[in-house]
Amino acid sequence: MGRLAAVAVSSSATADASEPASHARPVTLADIAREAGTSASTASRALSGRGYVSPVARERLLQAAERLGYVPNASARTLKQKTSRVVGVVVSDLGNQFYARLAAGIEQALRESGYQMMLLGDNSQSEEELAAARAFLAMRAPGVIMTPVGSAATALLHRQGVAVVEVDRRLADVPCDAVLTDNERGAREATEHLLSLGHERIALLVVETEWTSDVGRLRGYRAALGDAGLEPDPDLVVAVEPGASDVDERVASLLDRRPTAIFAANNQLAETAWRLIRERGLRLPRDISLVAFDDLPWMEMVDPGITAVAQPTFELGRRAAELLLRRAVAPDRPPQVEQLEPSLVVRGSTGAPRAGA
Amino acid sequence: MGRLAAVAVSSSATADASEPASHARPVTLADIAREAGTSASTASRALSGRGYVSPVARERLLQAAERLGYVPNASARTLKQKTSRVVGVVVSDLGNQFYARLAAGIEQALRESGYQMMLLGDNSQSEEELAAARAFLAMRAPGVIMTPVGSAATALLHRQGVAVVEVDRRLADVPCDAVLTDNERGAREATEHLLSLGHERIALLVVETEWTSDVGRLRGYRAALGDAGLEPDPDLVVAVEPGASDVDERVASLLDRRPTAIFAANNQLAETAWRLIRERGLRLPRDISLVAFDDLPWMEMVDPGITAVAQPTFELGRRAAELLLRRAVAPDRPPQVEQLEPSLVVRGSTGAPRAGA
DNA sequence: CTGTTAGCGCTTTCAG
DNA sequence: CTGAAAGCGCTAACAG
Repeated sequence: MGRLAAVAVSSSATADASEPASHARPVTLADIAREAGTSASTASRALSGRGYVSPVARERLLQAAERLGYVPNASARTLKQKTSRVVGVVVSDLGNQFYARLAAGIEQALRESGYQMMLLGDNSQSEEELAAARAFLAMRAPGVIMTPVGSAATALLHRQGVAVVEVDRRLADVPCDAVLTDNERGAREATEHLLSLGHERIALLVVETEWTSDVGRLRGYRAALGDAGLEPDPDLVVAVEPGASDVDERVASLLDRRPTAIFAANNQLAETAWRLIRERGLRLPRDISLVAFDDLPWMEMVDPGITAVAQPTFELGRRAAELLLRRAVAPDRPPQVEQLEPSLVVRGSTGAPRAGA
Repeated sequence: MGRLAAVAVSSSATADASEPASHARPVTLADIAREAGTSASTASRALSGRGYVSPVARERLLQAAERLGYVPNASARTLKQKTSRVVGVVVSDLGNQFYARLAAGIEQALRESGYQMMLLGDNSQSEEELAAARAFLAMRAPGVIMTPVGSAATALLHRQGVAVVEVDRRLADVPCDAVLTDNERGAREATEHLLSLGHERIALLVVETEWTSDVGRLRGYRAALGDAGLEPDPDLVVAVEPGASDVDERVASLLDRRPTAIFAANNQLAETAWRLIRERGLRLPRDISLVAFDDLPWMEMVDPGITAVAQPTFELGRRAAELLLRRAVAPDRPPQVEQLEPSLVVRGSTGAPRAGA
């Protein structure tokens, strides 16, 4: 970013006609009950809409609440009811647009049902993921949705009776709902696309993990090669650790091995590959072809565009939220795994291998 | 003791993983107090670290807590203390990388001080912003950071005594802290850059608003033109409403007016302009130059790269959080506005106007 | 150093 | 239909 010369412009605001109604004790149910001449219980019933209240009392109460600017104390309610309306969501990387979109989908579905989302990032660190789980436990979240990184967090939540839905990856060793992309099929289609163009030296860039997303993508890649009668070349498969710092070197050395095409199993790896390809002055798709798993806006903006396996990301989020909400109603239903279908978007980054290659 | 704990932990780890230790009433302070043979108050002191506790009692308590897997009930604590550790953050668009990065900066600073962030998006809708404010009020957030859209939310929060910090834009009509980019200067530099290349028909794409960010950018643009002895041409200034649906048409008709350069005052408008320029087959910078306010990853990836005014986005977030935390300590300090300096990143999208233009 | 006591604000029986 | 009463789990005086 820029060099930042901070300038403190201390502006003492003018005489505040807008004094914080300071120290004004927040309005409580008791206040509005008194104001309306009823008891707190009746006020509670009127405002929550549960239980009988005479129309006239209700009206009076609602008006009093409005007049005094009543804001219910969520902590008190949660304490009493032993559950809140805030669903926890933890994703691997808040800065990655894939997760942002996922969260947006979750948020929308949740909001429609009167829930809120609390979003936390864990930087793909199972330590941080666990901390997030604890935070959600502490606030008595009715459920948690996550892109899992380790199994401890899910296990903890599950043990405490909190419903968990895994999105994008299936990982927990306890039974829980999940919604996934059909990774194997997506990877298979991507690889077949490359094969059909005539490629044989197809490299795979994947995350070294037991996450089903990457396992599935690896499997799809292998399956496609196998079907084509090709033996996967171990030298052309690069598995990087999550959060590794040597990704650039690994990819660079992969490039040295001269594959004619690269299948990058996630948007981050695709970006790395793309950058290195550009830095080396290689031309897409003449010198090398590139396919990404997960379609992001930039892939359509660069020239040539990047061929990508598009996931229904927003929908993935929506489904996860819906699954969670449904589970709240039926805690004993057997765990359910939904799989959504990806689709291959062909752009300019893939073409036939060079004749001389 | 250490051994004992280890045993307990491992046994709980091997406990039937698939069985939610179901309906297991969550462990409370009273439970661990009983377990350690003390009172709840002592347990509270031991675990919170506030107040005197004999070393031996503390040790016993800590172990009991560990052994039972104690997770403090945040609602109870918040109810009692009348304030939580969760800071509210509301941004205009969760999907926009600018806000994502801002949030990341806030999150980091907050976390370092033991606070958590609750992130909400308002889609630039002051209605939604107000709802978010109410939610934060309900959860007794100790403070709220926002990219303001209307003034009602801030006013409400302020009235209830909740500290507010505005980021990216200064808007409230009540005194509150803010941290901003020096928009006028950034816009001025961008415009001067264009002028120095020889442009005279420089268009401005801006959001029709009273947000200081856009007001400042407009002012910087005008100032630069003025200094160059040019009269701003109203036909070349397009002000779109936030969330308007006719942005494309407006920009298209701007293009028809044949400016030799466009200064887009935010990343979204820059993207729109860029797309339309591309669709028309215009070439950057030969046919037209483009500068964006706010540098985003894609601007470096496309060809040619987009010249942009880079903001210290992450730092903006950090500062906002720090300001908020500082205010918690000194509620009566006069409101403070910090301004960070942007920097112009020159790339290929800007060049001299076509000779014949 | 520790326990007792008293709520925080809300919801929920349970009698009127 | 309504109110009284009893906590939810935690912490902050305040005496021991």
